[in-house]
Amino acid sequence: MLEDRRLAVLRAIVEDYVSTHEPVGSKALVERHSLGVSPATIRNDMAALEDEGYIAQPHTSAGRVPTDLGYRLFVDRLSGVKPLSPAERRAIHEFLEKAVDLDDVMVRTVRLLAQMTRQVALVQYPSLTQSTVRHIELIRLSATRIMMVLIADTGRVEQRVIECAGPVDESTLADLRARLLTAVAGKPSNLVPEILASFVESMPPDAAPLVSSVVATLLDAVTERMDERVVLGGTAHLARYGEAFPLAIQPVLEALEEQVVLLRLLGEATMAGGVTVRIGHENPVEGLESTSVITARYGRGSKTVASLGVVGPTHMDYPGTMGAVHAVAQYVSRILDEQ
Amino acid sequence: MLEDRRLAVLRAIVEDYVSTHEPVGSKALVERHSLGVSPATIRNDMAALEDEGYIAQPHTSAGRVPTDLGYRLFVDRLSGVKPLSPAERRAIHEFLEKAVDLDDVMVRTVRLLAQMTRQVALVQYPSLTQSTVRHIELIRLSATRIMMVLIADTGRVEQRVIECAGPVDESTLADLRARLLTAVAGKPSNLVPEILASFVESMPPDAAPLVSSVVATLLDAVTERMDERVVLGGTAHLARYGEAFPLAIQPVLEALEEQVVLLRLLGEATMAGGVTVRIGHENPVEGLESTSVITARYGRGSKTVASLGVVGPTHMDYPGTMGAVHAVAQYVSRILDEQ
DNA sequence: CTTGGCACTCGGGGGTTGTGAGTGCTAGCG
DNA sequence: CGCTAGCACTCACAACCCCCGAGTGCCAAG
Repeated sequence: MLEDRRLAVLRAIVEDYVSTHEPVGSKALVERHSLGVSPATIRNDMAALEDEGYIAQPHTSAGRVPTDLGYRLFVDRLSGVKPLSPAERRAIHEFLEKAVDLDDVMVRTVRLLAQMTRQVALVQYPSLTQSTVRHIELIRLSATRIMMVLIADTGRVEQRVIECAGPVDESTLADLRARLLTAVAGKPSNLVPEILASFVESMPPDAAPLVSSVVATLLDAVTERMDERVVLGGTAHLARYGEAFPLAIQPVLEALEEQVVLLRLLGEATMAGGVTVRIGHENPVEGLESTSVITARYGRGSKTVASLGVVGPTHMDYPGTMGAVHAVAQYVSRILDEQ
Repeated sequence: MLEDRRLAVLRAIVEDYVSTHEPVGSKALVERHSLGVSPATIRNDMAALEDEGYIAQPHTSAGRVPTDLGYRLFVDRLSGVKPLSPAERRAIHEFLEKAVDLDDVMVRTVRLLAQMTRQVALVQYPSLTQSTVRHIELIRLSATRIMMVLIADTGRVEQRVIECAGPVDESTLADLRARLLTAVAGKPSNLVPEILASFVESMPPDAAPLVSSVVATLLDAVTERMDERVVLGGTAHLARYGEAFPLAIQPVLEALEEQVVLLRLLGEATMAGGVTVRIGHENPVEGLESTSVITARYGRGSKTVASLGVVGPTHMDYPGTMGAVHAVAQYVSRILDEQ
């Protein structure tokens, strides 16, 4: 009962602070929310909440501001994921539907997310290691150069140029292409390394140099470290805060330029079904201590293949943002299924 | 003589302002530069320069600041392009040399430029319309879906998925592939439209639906509007100014998110040999009125295929930035030649 | 446990003032 | 005729002060 009201107070503080971006005081709180008690009572609750570390005062004689811990409690126990309106759902659907291409899906998704949440959006390309090989093509560019094109069932296309030690003729290449294709087509790419190991042995030894360089390139392409790509959008939204808040945008922009950092942010999303929220210091990345990251996984069929999400200030609209991220992840999954 | 000194004063003002970012006064000027005359004389010159519109006062009793016109004069008549040190040249060379791939070249270039100039860097992918078709591949993904892969001599690879009205068998496709390849391989892609026109006629009419959809997709891919891609990097450098200057970064970031805008910036670079500088209002893009854009074309052999450049505040180090942009463009050209 | 009352704190807005950098003008000098 | 020294003038900006009011914590009473 008492405990209940305290939580209600915390919720009210978070909501008010998120919408006004100003420390919220006891009086304003009872006015805006019908809590049924007087400001003095609220003050007692606030003092308790402050002791427990959920809220803090920027300075004496100012209202309270939620701490990272406060937001955490809010997200875990006080707010759900706000579902989108049918109109929004339709808008997402129509916008993503128009994509002609995996690249196009990624670009559109990142724009959509940025626009819906008014925040910086991140979208990871479907991981190759989580995909199945749909096709491999070997194209002879010149006597000693071959281009390998790898196409995954997620629509992802990866190309590599292979420099060969000696000249390669078309028929040798055609033979290798056919054998390689039957060996790996339709196989999940995390199994490709083993498959290739036995594949090399099965090939006639006279083609060894060619085979080994092609195989090496293919292995490289499906290797975890190499296969990740992330698109980023909506950085202009950072500037909206920048001025008014001690959220210095420079470190944030710097962090967001590091591919490695983006992958860390997206990669550590855990829960398969829902939405992962990392708040302020919970964030493992230097430069993003005062931002929150909300991510969700998306997939093809039942398999999750990658993540997407947004980065924003800790004082963001969590239910709304979580709803948007969740919905977009769902729709992207659906689009991938259709491919 | 008199005219000469005035120009020297302008140069000194630009140089001081660029290095200090503060309005520069007559006294400071004679102290820092050995102009051999007294502050009072300088003041007269400054008054004249102000009348002519080359410098301006932010407010009475402040020093002078160069106007866009002033920077223009500085760039045109007072500064050369600062050549890079051998160490810098070597660093560029080594960094770009490691690239394994056209994508990699582009990413590395944008990083390099951003880092060298400490500004936002833009690099355009080699334009398809300026390239020669090296290879076209048609890959059967399923009965009714074909992937077309177009490879240009610049190393650029473009893929498109084609949905066919009816099922396509492998032999029909192989036939089309072979004919298409002989028709366009080695041809400059701006000639491809005409070639395709006669190509369609030469094909047996029973394959018409397939042929026309493949041809349409190919045309779409080599069409001017579609073929452009730009990579962007170093946006964090914007924040360095942001705070201290009325260069509000939000509109700049917004402008830089628009692909169309980036292409306008890079596309209008004219001079084939040198470096193009667009200062402040000279800039055709809304949101970038207080930035300068420095671009250079790069090419393969004697042909220029695309542009790269940087965006920064008008009070930038023009000679140094021009030198960096020029040098990087040269090196990228060299890398493309080697491919 | 809640509430009204009350003293206390302190950030921020608004007005005032002083300072100093920088200017334009004018009269004199080479 | 151009350069220079001197001087009065202008203003942005920092420092300062003061006051206001929002917000707090505590206490005693309901």
